[in-house]
Amino acid sequence: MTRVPQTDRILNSPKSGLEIGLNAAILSVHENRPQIVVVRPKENAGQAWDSLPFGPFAPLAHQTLEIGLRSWVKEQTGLELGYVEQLYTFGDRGRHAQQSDTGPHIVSVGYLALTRIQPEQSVSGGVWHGWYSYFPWEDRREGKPEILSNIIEPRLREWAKRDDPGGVPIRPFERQARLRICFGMDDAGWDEEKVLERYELLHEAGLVAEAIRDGRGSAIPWTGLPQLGTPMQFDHRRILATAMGRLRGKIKYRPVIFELMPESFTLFELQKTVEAISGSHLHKQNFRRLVEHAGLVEETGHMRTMTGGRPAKLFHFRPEVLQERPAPGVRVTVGRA
Amino acid sequence: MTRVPQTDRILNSPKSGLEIGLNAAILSVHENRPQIVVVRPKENAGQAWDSLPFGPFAPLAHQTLEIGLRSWVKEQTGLELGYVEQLYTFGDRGRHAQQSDTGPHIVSVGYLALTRIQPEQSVSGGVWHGWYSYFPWEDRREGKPEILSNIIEPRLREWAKRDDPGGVPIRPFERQARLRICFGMDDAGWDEEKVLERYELLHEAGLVAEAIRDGRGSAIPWTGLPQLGTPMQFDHRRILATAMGRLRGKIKYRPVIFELMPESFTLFELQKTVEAISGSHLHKQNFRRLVEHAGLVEETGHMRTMTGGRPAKLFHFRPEVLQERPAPGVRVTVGRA
DNA sequence: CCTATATATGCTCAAATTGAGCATATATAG
DNA sequence: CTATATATGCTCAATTTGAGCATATATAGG
Repeated sequence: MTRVPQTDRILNSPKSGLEIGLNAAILSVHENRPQIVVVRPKENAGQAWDSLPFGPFAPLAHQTLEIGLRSWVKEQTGLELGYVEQLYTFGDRGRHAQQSDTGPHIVSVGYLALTRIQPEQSVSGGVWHGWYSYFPWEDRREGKPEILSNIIEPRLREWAKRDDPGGVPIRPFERQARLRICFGMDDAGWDEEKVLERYELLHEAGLVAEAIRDGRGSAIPWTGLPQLGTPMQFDHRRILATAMGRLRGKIKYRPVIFELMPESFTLFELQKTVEAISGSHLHKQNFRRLVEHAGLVEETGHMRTMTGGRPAKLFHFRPEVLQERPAPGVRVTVGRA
Repeated sequence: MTRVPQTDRILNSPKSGLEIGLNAAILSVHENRPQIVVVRPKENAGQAWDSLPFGPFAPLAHQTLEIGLRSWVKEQTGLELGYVEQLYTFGDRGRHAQQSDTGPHIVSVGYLALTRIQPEQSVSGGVWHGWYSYFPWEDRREGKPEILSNIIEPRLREWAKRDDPGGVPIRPFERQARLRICFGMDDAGWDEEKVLERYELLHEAGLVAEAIRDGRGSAIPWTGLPQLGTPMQFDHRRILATAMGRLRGKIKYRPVIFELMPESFTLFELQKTVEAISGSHLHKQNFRRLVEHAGLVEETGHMRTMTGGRPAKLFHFRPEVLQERPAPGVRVTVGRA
């Protein structure tokens, strides 16, 4: 198989009318930081934004969509994916500014993949990059991030108040309600699963770089706006937001968190991983009670020393739980309203 | 716009390589029976199975996938859809027995649509049909259906025990575990959301008619097997199963149930609708407590007489709840393990 | 050795939620 | 007037959740 330069491959393909792009958000957690695999553009490329590993679906070569995805990822990054889950199929025309109206129409299917990180195993063609650098407002482990209070919230209030210049008048109450729901403003409470809703609202308000690229964000000419998170190629930041939202929800009722853990681990390590994903802080004792009581884990009989304190028991995932309960997951309740 | 005969349209399209089919599971509840819109095949058609309304995505005509779906549904059934949600994108080669290897490859995107039934408004080109006739094992409102105890379970046990003739040896414990998880056998508890998992297991065991069509179900030559639910064209029963599973889950944390209710309704009518969807029986007093306490509804001030008993207060949905709670839904706990 | 400081782990307790059912109210049908 | 629906208010025990106290056992540094 030959390596196909991804971006050019799609953009320059013949005007066949329809093409299905397969996109992978490959997630891992390393030292309490969620990481994803991104493909960095070549130095001389015009648009210097990161993208997710992706490639077109080839019906003749790929038995299923998922197989196609795995083969692209293997080819582009060398990674053999384990857990893979389909997220959503995006098909909006005009989402890609780079996509001309005469070129092929691209429908993109997003996938979430989970893998244990192999810090040594080089990811050929891609690099691991911190998830929260794309969504800095999503990490509340150290409390509410300043970027929210200082930059995002004031501008969103402005956006909710002001009519679009030259556009149809907006309905302020509707927008205010959306701010409450998505960003928990006016003490409405933060729902950590609404990652996509928040990103799309920021896009609509013209606060992320992709909005300007897509010709949307010119309604209010923001001045002095710093970059809100690292932008990505195409709609890849949207796919990534979908992935994170889905994962944050899924760990609550499916034991997918263990796809990200080593064979054995301490309960605190497990907690730190859940916190990294959900972007919030959990009550330690209650977390242990929950996980142990739910029968999700089992002691290995060994201990981990060098924890910086009293040595901790090591645990491993107890797969039998899948047959015992209908919704086995880390049913953590992270500060809801 | 001209009506396009659906099936032929897709099967006879030029070998363009790739086509995206948009499929709609349009759901409603009428007199405590969940109904969906199906398109009945013409009398002289070879394969006389029902299908969902569907049509190919036309990038030039349709701005988005969802718009394409709406326009197909409007054209084929005359219905203007309200609530629409994407379900899943299916792309397995060989799922369609009718699909030759040289024809276009069809990737199908399934959608769930909810609508209040209009018994009078004729659905041109389609008919409303009871959902449970496709999945008779899913309705547990009158207790566990006989088809499960008498027909499905014994054959699944057989399937779990026996090696496929001429195939690789199976692992009985793995299959037994799946029976526990999917069908709640051996007192494992019924999870009403696993509609798709159950259908796919039945398909794998060769117990549904589509399995024979797809060339899968010949592992065990079942004798005296009655038809298990009405079969459907292509993978449409699978899409329908996905729709029902998604809806059964979603009503618990989003107020989508009100998409199926008239403007005002009694709490018992609401309960009956939830029961129709989830296929189970609920505790009346607790249901009322839940719905009222969650602030999902509000009294209209009017009463409904002719209920066959004491007149009931009428309620309507209280949309403000969307701004108050992160997960407003009918958080019913239907007999879990 | 002693102390400060981590983390680990057991346990308590009040508040909230859930599951089940009793009791009473008010219609309609005969 | 009675049987029989459905409607609706209320109780009570069991369970789950949220928050925190208390103790155990490491390491680091004097």
